[in-house]
This record gives sequence, C-alpha cells and structure tokens, in this order.
Amino acid sequence: MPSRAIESPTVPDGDIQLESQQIKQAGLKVTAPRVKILSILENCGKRHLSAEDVYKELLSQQEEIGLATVYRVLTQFESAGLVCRRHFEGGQSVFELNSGEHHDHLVCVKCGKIVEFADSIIEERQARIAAENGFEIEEHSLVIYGVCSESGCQKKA
Amino acid sequence: MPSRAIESPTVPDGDIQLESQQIKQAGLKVTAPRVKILSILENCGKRHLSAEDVYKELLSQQEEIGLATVYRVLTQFESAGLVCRRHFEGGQSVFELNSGEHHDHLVCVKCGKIVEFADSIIEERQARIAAENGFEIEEHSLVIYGVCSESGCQKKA
DNA sequence: GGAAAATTGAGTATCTTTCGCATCTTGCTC
DNA sequence: GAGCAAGATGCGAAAGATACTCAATTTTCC
Ligand SMILES: [Mn+2]
Ligand SMILES: [Mn+2]
Ligand SMILES: [Zn+2]
Ligand SMILES: [Zn+2]
Repeated sequence: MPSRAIESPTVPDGDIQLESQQIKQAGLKVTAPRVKILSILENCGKRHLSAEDVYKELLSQQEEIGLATVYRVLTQFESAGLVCRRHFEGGQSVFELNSGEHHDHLVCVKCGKIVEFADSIIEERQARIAAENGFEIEEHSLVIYGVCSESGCQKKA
Repeated sequence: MPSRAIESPTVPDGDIQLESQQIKQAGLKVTAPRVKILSILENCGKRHLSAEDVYKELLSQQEEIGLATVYRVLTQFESAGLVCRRHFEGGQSVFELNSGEHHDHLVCVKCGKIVEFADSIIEERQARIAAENGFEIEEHSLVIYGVCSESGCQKKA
C-alpha cells in the first residue's frame, strides 16, 4: 500500500476548522459540544434530525455531551441562523442545516421519508393572502403528509 | 312585555337534541360530557380551542368533567370527523368544528388572532407536487405566521 | 329494570423540552 | 503561558401537554 505523507499538521478528522469558523461567525464561542453537534448535522447522512437523534449519534461516538446541552445548542444554532427547526406532526422537532434557501416538506406517514420542495407559485400566493388580510409575514410552515411510492408504504392497511 | 307561548316541550337550552344527534350519527354514545363539549365548541364564541380552553369553559359552567375526558372526547370527535385538530407552533393543539370544507390559517404571532383562508391555486400546486414525487396526499398543514394589523401588534419590538 | 359494554374521573405515567446551579471552558489580557 | 470574567456544560429536577390505568358510573338495548 502506498504510504501517505502527512501534508500539514492541520487537517483533523471532521474538518474541525470549518465548523469552528461557522460557529465563530455565528457569534458563538467555539466549544467542543458545539463543534461536535454541528459536525453531526453536516456529516451524519440524515438531513433532518431530532435532538434525540443528535444525542444518540453523540453517544455512539463516545462523546460525553448531555441531552440538555444538545437542546441548548440546537436552539442557539437556530437563533444564530445556522439551522432551521421544523415541527412535523406526531413527533419531536427536527433540525436541519440552514441552506439559506427556503423550502417546504413532503412527509411519508408510513416510513417517514422526507422530500423537500420549493414552489414559487405557492410562495407568491401566500404573500398575497397575507397582504389581503393585513398580515406582515414572518414565516410559514407547509407540510404535505402522504404515502410515498415505496412498496412497503403502498400496501393497504 | 309580551308573553311568549311555550311552543313545544322540546327546546332545552343549548339544543341538546342537535348535539346528541350529531354525536349519535358519528357513531358515539350520547353522554353528558360529549354533549357538553360539543356544545362548547359550537357556542362558546371562539372557533379554535385547546383542550385546556374547553376544560376551563366547562369549569366556568360548573361542569364536573375531567381534563382526561376532554382530551379523550376531542380525540374521539376528531376520529369521527366532527372536529379537526390543528398544530400551531409554540402551543397546545387546538380543535375546531369540522365545517366540511378544508381551509388553512394565518396566525398573528403577537396577539394570536387567527384568520382562515382557502386558496385553490395552492391546493392545486400541492397536489401536483405530491404527484410529481410519487406521494399520495393524506393531508397537509399550511400555517402562515405574521403580524396582524392591530395597532398593538404593529408596534416595533 | 337489569346486564353487558362503553365511558368517566382521578391520579399516575410518559414524553419532550427547559431550568437551576455548581463546575468547567473559552477568549482575552499581561 | 498564567489569570480571570463571562459564558458554557452536565446533571438532575421541573414543567407542560397528553395518554394510560382502573375502579366506579352511565348508556344502550332488551
Ligand atoms: Mn428540509
Ligand atoms: Mn380553522
Ligand atoms: Zn414511505
Ligand atoms: Zn395581532
């Protein structure tokens, strides 16, 4: 096997640098729990995670971080604009990295699969409806619940 | 003052007959708690009520109905199609009579005012989006959060 | 009016999320 | 790099909403 030269002393696993910088830019102190949690949100494979999901992932990585801290940090990330919190029915809140671009969700009520979408016509209509009623929009939540095309989900009750 | 003839022996306060019939048609036994709760949903003035709201209203009417029963009955009414349950952010679930016609909501984040709306273009778009992604829609939730036109709500933070 | 089945009330349990507080870290200064 | 104040953490406890348990009561139907 080819030997691999160590190019520089600074390329730790998980790109700690990047996460640290994002956290700093968000106006938060760089702490181990924050870096860890952000890196899980970025690298764990799933895009929508509950606080519990994050906590379990931490446990599986032998990290000694309390659940209260997970909740606290996620809330701080939300305030700082790093993540978005979503409230889907019948479960815990879930968090996802804030991509900067708004989108809404399709959720399979059978398997939990989530599909993201953005529709400018819907957005436009919402703006009109709010305006017609004298509301200044702050945010909105649109979730479509249904059954996805997986065979397991399709079979009748 | 003109005297008023009693037209028939059957016109109790609160139109108990009507509620009883609705409950029966929904396939539920007619019990005092169910009749009472349905009549509150119909006559209390507010259209969107939490279980707690219903419970407080019952208390104020000297009714001896437990909170657990309120939750149970509201859930049964929901299953029976008599009421719809809504999940607005940051609070309890709220219930409203099922008018038979779907609608969505605008919610003032300052005063809690709720405006109902229905937009066929949005509905149509949702159907298309679901179809494009192979989903069969079961339901959806659209809530627009904003600040209403009340002067109290308008003033800057 | 009576019996079977369903419903109720009260309290308890559960789940998710937040708090309180003593202890530990971070970021900055010298 | 040591020292310090502000801020963060972990733990356990608390809170808020809702569901469950079960004995006692009520409804339905005959
Ligand atoms: Mn998403
Ligand atoms: Mn409504
Ligand atoms: Zn599915
Ligand atoms: Zn308002």
